[in-house]
Amino acid sequence: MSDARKPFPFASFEPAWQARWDAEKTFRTPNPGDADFDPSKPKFFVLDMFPYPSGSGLHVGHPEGYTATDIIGRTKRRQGHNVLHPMGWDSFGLPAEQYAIKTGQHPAITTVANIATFKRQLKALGFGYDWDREIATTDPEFVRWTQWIFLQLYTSYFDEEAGKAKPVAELEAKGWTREQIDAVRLAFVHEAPVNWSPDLGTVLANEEVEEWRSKGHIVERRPLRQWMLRITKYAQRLIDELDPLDWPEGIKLLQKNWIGRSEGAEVDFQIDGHTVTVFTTRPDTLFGATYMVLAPEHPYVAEITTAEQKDAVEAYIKACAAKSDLERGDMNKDKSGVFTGAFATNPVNGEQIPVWIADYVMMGYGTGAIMAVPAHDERDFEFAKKFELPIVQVVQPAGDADWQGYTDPGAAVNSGFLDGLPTAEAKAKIIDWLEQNGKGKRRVQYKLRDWLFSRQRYWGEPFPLTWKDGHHHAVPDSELPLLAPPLDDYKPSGTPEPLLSKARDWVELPDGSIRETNTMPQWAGSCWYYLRYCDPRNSSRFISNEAERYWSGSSAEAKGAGGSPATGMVDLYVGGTEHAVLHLLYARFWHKVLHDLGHVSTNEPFQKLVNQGLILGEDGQKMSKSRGNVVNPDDVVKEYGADALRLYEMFMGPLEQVKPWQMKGVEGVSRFLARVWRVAFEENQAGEWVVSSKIQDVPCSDKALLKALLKVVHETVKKVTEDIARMSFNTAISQMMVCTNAFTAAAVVPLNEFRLLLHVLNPFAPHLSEEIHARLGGSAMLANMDWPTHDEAALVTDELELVVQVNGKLRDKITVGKDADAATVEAAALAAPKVKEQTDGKTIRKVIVVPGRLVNIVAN
RNA sequence: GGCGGCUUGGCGGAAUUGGUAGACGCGCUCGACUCAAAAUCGAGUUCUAACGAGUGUGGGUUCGAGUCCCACAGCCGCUACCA
Repeated sequence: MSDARKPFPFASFEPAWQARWDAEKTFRTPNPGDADFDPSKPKFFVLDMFPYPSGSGLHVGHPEGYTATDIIGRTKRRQGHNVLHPMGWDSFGLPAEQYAIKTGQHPAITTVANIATFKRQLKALGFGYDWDREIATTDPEFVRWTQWIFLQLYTSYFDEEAGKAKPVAELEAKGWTREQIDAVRLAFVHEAPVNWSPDLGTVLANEEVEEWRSKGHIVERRPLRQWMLRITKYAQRLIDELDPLDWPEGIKLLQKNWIGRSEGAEVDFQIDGHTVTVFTTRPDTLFGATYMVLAPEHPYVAEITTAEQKDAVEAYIKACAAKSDLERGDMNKDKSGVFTGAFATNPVNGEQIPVWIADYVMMGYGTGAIMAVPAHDERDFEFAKKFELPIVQVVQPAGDADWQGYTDPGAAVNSGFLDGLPTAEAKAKIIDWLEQNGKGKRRVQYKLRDWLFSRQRYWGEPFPLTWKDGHHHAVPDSELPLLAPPLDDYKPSGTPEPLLSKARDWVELPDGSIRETNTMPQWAGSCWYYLRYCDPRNSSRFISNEAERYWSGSSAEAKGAGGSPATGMVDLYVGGTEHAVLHLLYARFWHKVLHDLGHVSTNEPFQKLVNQGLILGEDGQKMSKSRGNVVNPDDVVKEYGADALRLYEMFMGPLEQVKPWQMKGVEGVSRFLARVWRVAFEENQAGEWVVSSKIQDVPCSDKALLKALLKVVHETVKKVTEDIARMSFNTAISQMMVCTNAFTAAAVVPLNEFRLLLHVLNPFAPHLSEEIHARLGGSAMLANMDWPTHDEAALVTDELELVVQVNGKLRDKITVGKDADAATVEAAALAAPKVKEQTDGKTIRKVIVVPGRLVNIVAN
């Protein structure tokens, strides 16, 4: 379609407005200390999850959340807030490096090119970002502070008593040895079985395994020496401190389940002089423990196995090691296991119970050993049946349920001093007994593991650490950023040796030290990027105290709500659900450490979180290249314009909902925008758009004919304002369509009232609204004008239409004066012709009048 | 298996606190304009010839239920032997 044939000339005015916003820095956000900073304005920090600038460019999923935050940001700005709405790039990551392996091109080069594409695409959508605050996690200045924060973790430990992080310097002062301190740092070296991917050439966090495996990569368990972050120390706070956050309950639950707190007890069993501790959430069933199971990797297995069982046990362990986690975790598969020949003593009754090893017990959770109570645990029940182990009832079910395999609470039986106690009381009593007799103790267990933080890849932040004589040391702050040297060959070696170790000159230092050659995972940058936006060019601190305090201050909204002050720094964070347990958990952890150390004043990073729903292809399937259902935003902008794309994505349905793309729907909103355009302009003989003769600068309120129009306009201002506040964008657009239809039908369009529509349309379709406003003689940009308020008086009508129901069914409608009292309304309702028909010959039992809404007559 | 979400016309969806179910848009039908078509404008469009029926299914609470309660089914997502 040539521009002339397009329903309105978006292709010429959209880039012009974008250029003007750029040139005038319309969306620049002043910081405290700036000349144009106005301390009387409340702050509003609205954040998008910044994109990874992939080679394939922007996806239609990106503008969904970005348009939502843009609407909120533009509106808040016009409502008198100092709005921080920044954008940046999560630019470290595996794809750039894999591209480098193929082409030999340095990842920095591809990254710069990809960022340029993303930026061009985002600018073409007219988002009101403060581009002066743009950041990229790969910028040396950004890397510097990522490394600095890592060193904060490295030089801190978790003080159990205070429940917070403190500098290890305090321990040094108390005379702790280096070894003792190294054992408690929040960043520490640990040799453990990790998720190693030979074809990616790196280890992965537990949370990442599934993602890469589903992309076809191999991930196997392998013991390696790795850097870990002690996130487990924060498990309880990460659960508790979710409470005051305004997040979807589903996401909170997902995090809680991921952290996986369970309460129970550790119980000590004796095996040939060894003490083997098990963890159980059901210590009340201790009398029913008829055997014990150790994980195949359990350290005592070799020692306790008898000579007769040695071969079988070793064969089983070997078979388990060969199995991938996926195979091992397959629920449908039969239980397997081998008897060790050893017996353990049940501490509560002295019974000798056989000790088995089985792969349904994991070394990584609890103590790697369990007491098996087959009568009241599904897995143990299944295992006992298969291997014909004894099953002893110790819980009496509440109802008449079968006790075999009964796992719910009941009453203790066959349990000595616990008999008759309900499960909860039995638990408390047995734990007291265990503690008094030194045979166990109360224990809270979490599923969350420490965060495996090192990677062996090139395109990430190097660890700012060196090694000498087997000890690690921090690189001084003055030497940050520590940048990786360029390499000629980025190919993984297939061994766990980090890629950076190839750069001998870089690794070996003159004093005989060597550099740590691991790099950080992509999460590192995204753990704190939102902080950097607040003070992006600060070269002496990651964020100045002043900027930190200002952008952390409780938002006006939180204060106005009268509730507790906001605990999170960012007022609104919008992004996809896929980050529910990774980025959102990691960032909370870092923020808490920084808070504990006094670097940030809030306890949480993100006060309010909203998840946008996935946009599916036209076929209702997830968009993917292989299905051929991918929609490219560039094509949509070219055909229909940026405003149409923005508006369509908001009109599709509720932001949080999963919804399919429909190109016909884009046409629909494009037609709506064209209708708005044609209210203002008509084409003359020469094919030029000139101001429509319908547009008249006349007062509206005193003309009876225009009263209905006035009402619609003010309803629209009211509804759009409210709908933006509750992020119900689809209904706001629907209301603007109603308003536009009213203007289209009107013979005269009063200029001031039409401008009100442009005002509220502005955050949704910024280019079109500014263009029409300017062409109609508006001198200031809408973006710089105050947000309009509606006139309550314009909304009231003299008469109301009420619905009349008989026995709950709609039968008639009546019109009454707006101030009619209940008796008048009731009389009018009973007199309505269709109501008379329905009630004829019946007795009126009751009449319910809902003022302003309806009348229901109960008759029989 | 566990947890979460969803289920309203031919389609996307609306109904904010229990009060006119189907706003708005798409599609479709008819009309105006046109030699004709596109575009645009206007009228109509839950089903049913009608009586009536109707928000996944069955029950309940209520004067009144898409909305609240109980049970069930289907679809989607996440998670997975967590002791």
